[in-house]
Amino acid sequence: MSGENRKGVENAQVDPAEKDDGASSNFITHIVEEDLKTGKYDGRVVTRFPPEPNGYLHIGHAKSICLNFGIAKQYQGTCHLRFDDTNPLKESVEYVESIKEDVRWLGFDWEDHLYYTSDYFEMLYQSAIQLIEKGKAYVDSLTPDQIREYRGTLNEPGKESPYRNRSVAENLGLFEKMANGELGEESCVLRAKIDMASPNIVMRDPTLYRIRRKDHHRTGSKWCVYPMYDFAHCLSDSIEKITHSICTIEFVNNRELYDWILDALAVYHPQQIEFARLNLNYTILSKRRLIQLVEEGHVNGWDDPRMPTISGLKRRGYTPAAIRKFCDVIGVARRDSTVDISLLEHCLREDLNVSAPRVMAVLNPLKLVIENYPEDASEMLDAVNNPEDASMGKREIPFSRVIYVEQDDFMENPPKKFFRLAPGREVRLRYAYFIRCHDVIKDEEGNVVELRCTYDPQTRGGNSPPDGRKVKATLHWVSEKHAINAEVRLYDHLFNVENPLQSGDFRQHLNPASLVVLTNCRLEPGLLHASPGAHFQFERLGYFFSDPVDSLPQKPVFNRVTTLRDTWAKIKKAQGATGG
RNA sequence: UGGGGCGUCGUCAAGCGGUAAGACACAGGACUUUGGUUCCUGCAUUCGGAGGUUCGAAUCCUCCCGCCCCAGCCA
Repeated sequence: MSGENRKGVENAQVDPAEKDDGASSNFITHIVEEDLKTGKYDGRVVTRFPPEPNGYLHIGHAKSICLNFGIAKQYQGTCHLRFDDTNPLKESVEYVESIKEDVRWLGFDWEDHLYYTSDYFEMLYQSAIQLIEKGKAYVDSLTPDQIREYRGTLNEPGKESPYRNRSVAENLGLFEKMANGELGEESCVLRAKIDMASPNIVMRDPTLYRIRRKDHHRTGSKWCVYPMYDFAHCLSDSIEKITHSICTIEFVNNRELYDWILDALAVYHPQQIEFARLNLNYTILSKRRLIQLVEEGHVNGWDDPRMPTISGLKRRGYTPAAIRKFCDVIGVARRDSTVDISLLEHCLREDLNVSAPRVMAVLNPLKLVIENYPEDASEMLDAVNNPEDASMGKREIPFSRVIYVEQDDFMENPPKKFFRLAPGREVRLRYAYFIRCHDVIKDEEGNVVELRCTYDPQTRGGNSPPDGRKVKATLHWVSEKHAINAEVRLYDHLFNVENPLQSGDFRQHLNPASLVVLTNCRLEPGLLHASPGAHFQFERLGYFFSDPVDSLPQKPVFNRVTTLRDTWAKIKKAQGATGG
């Protein structure tokens, strides 16, 4: 991890950019404030972020993390990080570690409130026994298929299991056998005795415990029986004295069961509040499908810079502050919504515009010879590191007779509104000189391979000449003999349609141009020593990030995080659209 | 077709009976040694629809329409 990232962690939650925009306000903060006013929880505010360690966190989880930690902070409360590790079949320490790292990287601190549902297994087991003793739970010996049949459908009520009225003693004995590993995996389950005719299917005698002969990543082989989400979650919240149990909207139906279990056991009762999960266009935020992309090799792992995972965004070059800002600005509500990815990009630019040093890099080099510049001469020119922040100082960049400019910055037959270089036209080389193009050299196939220009010595530094001549464009450039070579990876949206799930197999909408690798880029020499995990603005091109994994000493690799706003691209597109 | 949730600008989202915030996007313009940044300006006579209550309705009532979630021994 880079020094920059560590700094991000230290500055967590005191980011000045976020401090002045005040506390957030949404329907959940309204509830919290009302509860504070009425003294519902004695003025306490305790939230929790409860991930299941069965995959990597994505930007949707970031919304939940920012919400839960944010509310705790806003009301001087605490936020717990709790791993909801009740299913050993899907969970692993790899995921636990990645989640901790991602939450920390985002800038949040759970202090000493790190919990695992598995730490409560004994208490949960005792609670289950209590439920049995109260006659509110029973061991059902129906097969999985039978349980499904007995559950009924959306329109028809279910019917009661023949095992539903076993005696408390028999249930107690059976449940103990389940826990002792004396029974086979699908031979029976513990179920709550509620109402098989409930219009809410969640309430039709939900399963509380199932047998799993599988080692758990934290409790090893201690348990043969594992609690289901509905049973474990509400009780874990209760044990931790959570006040506001914030979850996503698909759990609305489960709230009735959440309340039922807590009431049945007569224990401390937090309130569950649901909000709509985040959707982003041009990507997918489904854990299951993200796993698929990784396992089928459509991307290079969980931290592929195209992935909407926290680790992917981090590797791409997104900053914690940008993600936090995004989560703040999208708001919290209960309605389904899909946020435009341009908002995420906007938050990133807002952050990097003020913090990223500017630098010149030519991605697709075109050789340019300044014929009236002395053959073997070179000179150093002053350049500011960040026009937004004078304290970032200046640097010197070398100039000489042969330079490289961007291929896109020259057109032999320029269309209207193309301000850049063309035969006979004069432009400014940033921080250097005005140059005018005189000749174009092509290869046998007619490709432009070299430009012959002259420069005006009176424009040194890029300043306008005494005659007041103006120029319509300023180009970035790099001196041929001083430039370093580097690989630059251009990233774009993972999918080429707004909603990849709308039609057909989502994989058929993968954007083939989501990654374009450029290996012949020429960068200003100072970039040779760019430390991995550092941000730059390549002037006129975008924000770039030295890849923290693939960069080698003296051989940096850059990821394009996002482009700059590109007015010319829009004009070009509009001209193309009208056939111009 | 049972139950639940939700419909306010292209996209998010305020609004909580007193006459439609803000952000992104988009479109103009100013400035500019980044076609960047910044700065102005414009962008919902209308809140899914239709009725009703009221001096007054996005907000209350009624009906209708649409979208989403639930039938795992997943979370």
